[in-house]
Amino acid sequence: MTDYAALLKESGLKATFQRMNILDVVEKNGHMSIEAIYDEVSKIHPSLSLATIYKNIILMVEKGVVVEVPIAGKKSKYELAKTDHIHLVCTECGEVKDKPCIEEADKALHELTDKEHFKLNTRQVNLYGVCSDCQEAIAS
Amino acid sequence: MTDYAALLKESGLKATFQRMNILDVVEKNGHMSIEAIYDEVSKIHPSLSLATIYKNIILMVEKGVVVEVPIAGKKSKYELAKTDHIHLVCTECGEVKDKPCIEEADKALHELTDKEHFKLNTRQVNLYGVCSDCQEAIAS
DNA sequence: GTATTTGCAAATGATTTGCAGTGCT
DNA sequence: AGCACTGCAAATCATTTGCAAATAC
Repeated sequence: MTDYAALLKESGLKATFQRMNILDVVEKNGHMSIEAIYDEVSKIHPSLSLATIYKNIILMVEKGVVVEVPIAGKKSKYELAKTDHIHLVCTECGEVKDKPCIEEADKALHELTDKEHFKLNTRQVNLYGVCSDCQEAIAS
Repeated sequence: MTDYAALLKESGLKATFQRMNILDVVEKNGHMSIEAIYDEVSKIHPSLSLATIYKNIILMVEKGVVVEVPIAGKKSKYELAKTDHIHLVCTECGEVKDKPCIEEADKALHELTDKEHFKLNTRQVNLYGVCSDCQEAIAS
């Protein structure tokens, strides 16, 4: 459980009830679309407006508190900023699962960008497929 | 230079002038947003409507002729379907450059998905950073 | 106390849809 | 000829904006 108030202040943002709630549901759920955040936060804070979610997500992405995870064929999801990792995206149920990065693969990617004189900032690895739960569901 | 007419027919789509033009500009430019495709195709075929681009891109993505490349902070781009590869995305100029996949990295990814019983379909590796041209431009 | 932030409603922008006419095969 | 495809305009949906009231610090 993160100290959201401190996290926000470090980033130069005021620690409002709304923002802490957004961070809270995003952390609990892992990866969420704007709409999903809105639905979830509305349960706790029904008067919160969609516009506020948009404004804050944009702001928090700029400040690096939150990261956008763009996904083919769907709207982007957002997650708390943390060390790079791999996303397993299930194309059946839409779930996104985190997996730690792979050492050798990372090294190889760095070699590639070094050779290109490309100043690497963020990596984004999405693996699309069908998760084990959905495979079972389809088989039955 | 690909035989677009054949490619379309194999996928069960009629080989219209519009579709061949779309495939042509996408192949020539590598990665394009819907708007960019529209602008480019309009030069050759001015009466072509934006709606037609949308309909066709959606259709061709479904049929696997074209692939969506979602990019953080921007609208998706589209490219011709080809063997998996790595995208170097320049966050300054927006250019996307293709690089071949890395053998060891791929193997490691497959091991990961096997262990998870995740049926891997498509890989998508985007590396965000600043390309060498933009680094020079910034330095000067 | 002051600068930010919020919530609403309205504006804009992007994407989709319906349908009459056209063009592939 | 027959069905798929196009182009237009209208409909829908997503996102952004402006501004007065509320809130954090």
